[in-house]
Amino acid sequence: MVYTVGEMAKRLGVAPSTLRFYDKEGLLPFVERSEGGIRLFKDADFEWLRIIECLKKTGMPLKDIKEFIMMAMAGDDTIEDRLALIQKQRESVEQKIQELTEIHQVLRFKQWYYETAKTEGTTSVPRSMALEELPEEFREVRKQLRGE
Amino acid sequence: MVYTVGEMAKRLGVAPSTLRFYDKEGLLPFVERSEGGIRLFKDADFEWLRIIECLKKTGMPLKDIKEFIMMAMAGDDTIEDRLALIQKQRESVEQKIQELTEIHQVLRFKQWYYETAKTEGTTSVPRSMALEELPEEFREVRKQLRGE
DNA sequence: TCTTGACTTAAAGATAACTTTAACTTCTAT
DNA sequence: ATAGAAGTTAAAGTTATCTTTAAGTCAAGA
Repeated sequence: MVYTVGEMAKRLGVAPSTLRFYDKEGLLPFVERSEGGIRLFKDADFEWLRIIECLKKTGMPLKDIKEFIMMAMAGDDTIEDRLALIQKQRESVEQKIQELTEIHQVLRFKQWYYETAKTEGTTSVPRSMALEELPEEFREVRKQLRGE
Repeated sequence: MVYTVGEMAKRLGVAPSTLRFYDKEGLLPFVERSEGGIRLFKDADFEWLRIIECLKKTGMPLKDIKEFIMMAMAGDDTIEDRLALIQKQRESVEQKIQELTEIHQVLRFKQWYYETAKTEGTTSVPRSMALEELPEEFREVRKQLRGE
């Protein structure tokens, strides 16, 4: 089964211009062309595009993703480099999850803060509350926010 | 205790130009000035900047963060709106964590894939492996990547 | 064959979030 | 009083990731 750029874009949920842009940037060296110059995406290419999508979601810039694709095109000599890259990216994702988890706790604190403000009619109640008065799970968060 | 823009920037670990930019964009209406026009950051402002930093890390655009700051400046009439905004942002962070967790599993699969390729000397071994041959935890991932 | 919709490229435009530059002012220490 | 570090602004520049536009080409159906 082959797809045009529009069909593949729809399948991936992106704009056709995005795929053309990626191709221009050298991220899609595996895409073949018809006699007339039309891009012909194959099912195997779908998997490449999913990998690109995945790496992009880890926050990897396109030029680094391109490096990865180039290595894959180069063949089995680059297996160790690709492994190292994937490992590094996995660690980076673990860090991001860690950071988001901390941010989540700050937002939970702020939610409590505004819920309290709402029942009391004013933010000055939760704001001026003594450390021991607030739920224990939020004490550390408030200290961090206020700069120790 | 008051701080100049450079001192506060150092305390936060950002460039002074970033704080000036935020101020120009209207995110720092609480910052006062000296007679001569020098910004005077106070300890209470540090907390505001931490909140801005936190919202930024949730992926909120600066113009939305500005809206939040404006509401806070407007006083207790906006408590419910602020609560709603924080709740929405908390949900958004939960979604992001969820998504990153899925991406993490893809990277774990890819790591296994390249580790196997490394011991076998070629990617064709893990690539052409039957679904039942691969670790059960990665079967679903590979199906997703290949498009069912 | 002709029409029409989707394809092609190169180049310009959009957007967010800063950063840099240039010209000038303020503050602090001697 | 003055030097120099750090402050001020407006405006232009940067980077990343696309999107849009313009002018033209390809491919499939009537």
